[in-house]
Amino acid sequence: MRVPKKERQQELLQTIEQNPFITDEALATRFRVSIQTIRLDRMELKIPELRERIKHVATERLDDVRTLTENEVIGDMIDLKLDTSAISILEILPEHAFSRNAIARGHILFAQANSLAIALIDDELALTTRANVQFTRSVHVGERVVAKAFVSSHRQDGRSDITVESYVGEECVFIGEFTVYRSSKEESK
Amino acid sequence: MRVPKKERQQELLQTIEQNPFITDEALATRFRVSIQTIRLDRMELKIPELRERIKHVATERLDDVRTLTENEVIGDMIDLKLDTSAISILEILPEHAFSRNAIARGHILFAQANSLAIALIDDELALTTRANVQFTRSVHVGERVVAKAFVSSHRQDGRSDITVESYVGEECVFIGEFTVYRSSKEESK
DNA sequence: ACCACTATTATTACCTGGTACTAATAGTAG
DNA sequence: CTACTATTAGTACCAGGTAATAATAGTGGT
Repeated sequence: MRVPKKERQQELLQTIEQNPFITDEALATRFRVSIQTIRLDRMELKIPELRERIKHVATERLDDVRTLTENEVIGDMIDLKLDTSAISILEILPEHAFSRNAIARGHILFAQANSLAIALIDDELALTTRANVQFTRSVHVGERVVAKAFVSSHRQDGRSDITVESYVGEECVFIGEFTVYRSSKEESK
Repeated sequence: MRVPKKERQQELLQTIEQNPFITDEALATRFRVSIQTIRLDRMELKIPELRERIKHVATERLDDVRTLTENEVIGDMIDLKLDTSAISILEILPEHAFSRNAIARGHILFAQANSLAIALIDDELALTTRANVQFTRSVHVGERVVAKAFVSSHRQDGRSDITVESYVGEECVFIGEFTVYRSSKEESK
């Protein structure tokens, strides 16, 4: 035997996970076994065939993209009082973090806070013009970040100041002050 | 003729665009023509076959996710002098912007700047601890944002201050001051 | 040495969703 | 009636599989 069965199957799992686009034939040459062996392995491990894997990636990714880009809010908004306060929760996943130490990247926490601040404004258009943020504790993969946003002032000049505080449990991990420009309804008429 | 050719091809384009997972057979019954006609249409319109379309969606989406998550740097880094300065370019795509007005979301520009600032630090670990940013002009879909980062000071306490200025053409669209904590090499030994 | 058993490989028939090519047919305009 | 376009049909072939059956290699126990 080149490599024990169990070992090969473990590697097979990893290999396919990180490159779902690989064919049985390529896997066979890679592990120096026959195609049939690869297929038996896939059956045992319940790994679907190439085309199904690709299809899965295509549909899955469609959801994923929206979590970080197309969605109005990054994270799940669980409470919203327009022009007053809002709360969202974001679970930190491996792709949100540095692979070396599993610490969430700063801009992920910023994105959660910023999108929450924007969603809070009850206007046709809201744009961030300024932000002052502090990352008070590093957040790790698996932790759930609860962001709480509240409007601290509605200025006369069409801007609002919003404070966002993010917590993991009792601990504050992020504080941000955002100034948001709003295309106030009165103005636009 | 059920429906003129041109008309059918227009609908075909739309149909496939909003559901790339449809087979020629399904399209044939849908448009009440033969499979061959659908294939001629696809050839004329240069639409690839089902499997290629799915594959395309799968890899495209993969890239998108990485725009905000897995990549080390958001945007393309085109210049890097460690601990000194760095430049990256990011083209604003529809998914980076509000759909209503095609204006880039604030956290996208922040992410570009933040990741560039982190990449700039020549240390095992770098984490943003504070940021002060201004969005001086709104950026639209299709524009290319050039972010220029430079270290303004290496403090004794293991922190560095980095300034990032982002431009679209000659116009400054974003200014940010980041304070980054570095796990200095000397310290870790 | 022999048997049992597992792992591996080979072979064959069949499937989907196509490509590539050739040929026949229908409809329409000049 | 002819030329031309649009459509349909049919055949051979391909990738990347499923499913099932059988043969072979290697290993452990007694």
